Amino acid sequence: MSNVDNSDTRSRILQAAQRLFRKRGYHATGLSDILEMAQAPKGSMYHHFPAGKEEIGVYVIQNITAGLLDLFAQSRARSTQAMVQQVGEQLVVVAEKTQFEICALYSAFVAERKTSPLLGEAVATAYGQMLDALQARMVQDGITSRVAKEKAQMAVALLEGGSLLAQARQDASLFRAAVKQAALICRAD
Amino acid sequence: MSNVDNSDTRSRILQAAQRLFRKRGYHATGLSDILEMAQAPKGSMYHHFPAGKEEIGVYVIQNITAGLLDLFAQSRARSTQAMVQQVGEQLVVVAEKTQFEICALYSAFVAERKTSPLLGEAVATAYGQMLDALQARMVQDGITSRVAKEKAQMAVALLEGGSLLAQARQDASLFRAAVKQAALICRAD
DNA sequence: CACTAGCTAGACCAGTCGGTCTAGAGCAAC
DNA sequence: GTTGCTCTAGACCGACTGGTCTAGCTAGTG
Repeated sequence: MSNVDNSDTRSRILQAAQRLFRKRGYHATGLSDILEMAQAPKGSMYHHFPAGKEEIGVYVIQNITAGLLDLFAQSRARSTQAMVQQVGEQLVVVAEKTQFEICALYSAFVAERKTSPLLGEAVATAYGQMLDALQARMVQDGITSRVAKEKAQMAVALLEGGSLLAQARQDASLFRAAVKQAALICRAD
Repeated sequence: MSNVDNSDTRSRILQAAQRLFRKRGYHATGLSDILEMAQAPKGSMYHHFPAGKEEIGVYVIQNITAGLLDLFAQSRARSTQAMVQQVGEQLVVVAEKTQFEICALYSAFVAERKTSPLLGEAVATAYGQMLDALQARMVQDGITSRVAKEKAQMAVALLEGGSLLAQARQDASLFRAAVKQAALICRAD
């Protein structure tokens, strides 16, 4: 077709944006910050993302979701509880390694709903996918659909909040405890 | 001493900033937005808040905390569980009324830690005060200090996350369920 | 070779950002 | 009166924002 590194620049930009958005927030991150980290000029960015920053934001949100759903899918855990515990622990380790640069889920984008309908839609969809995935897994454990839905909601809320709290107080144990509690909520009882 | 409405402008600015910060986020809110809502000129703002936007942010965070601690203090509930349920329900009602303009706690400011040490410090302190207050109340219920601390952390995480999730999906029932679950966690068992 | 398409490169733009500065209104003390 | 302090008022500033545009490099194709 064309160039060697066809989508290399594109993915570098996406990766940089993902890190920076989650670290500082969407609005606090300038295009120049992203381009500097990605070592790319502005022209490339607007070639790959004609709709600009907003489009990058949407792709970042979708990327985060895809990554999490992948972790779920790859897990060989026998129960939802074990799966949440296992995947959660991976997130905790990443959070520790990056000195809490990273929010667990989508907190960095929730407020943008008021500024950008596109981002708001993307975040709502992303949460929905997470909730559905957890619910479906719990139904496999024999939990009724209704109860599974409630449990999924509480688990996601706990993970998001725990990650935020840990980030604010620079204390990984807060996130780890939230993971454990979220897993506990997901057990069949 | 001097003028009639000594601190009126000041409190108008604080109130406007509080609403806008929680609605759109700290960085997404411009000084001009705040001043327009507060009906105040820039000169007044920099008279009352010489250190500018950052100072306003700190005061807003402290103001949110003071409000929540007040709600706790005013509650006549017999147990921490009942108290959390009661205060939480008030927050849910506010969230519904304002169409989720408002995050429950401090999520709008957590990311600013990377940008501003002052705001980061203020947020960490604010969470700390909330945790301490809940923990102390639970100790009154006869829960051991260590367990109370853990429970407080989970409750706060759940409230923050539930509020965020509800905001993102425009569904108050998510927040309400989180409140119930948080209250449940706080019961003596 | 010429031609085309994909992509890079960055100058450039209008608009907005947070912040500074000076002028003066309003009131109290003398 | 006049002086002095608090506070209002908004013009103004340099820096930076996201976004546009044109030029050119590179590689694949005939």
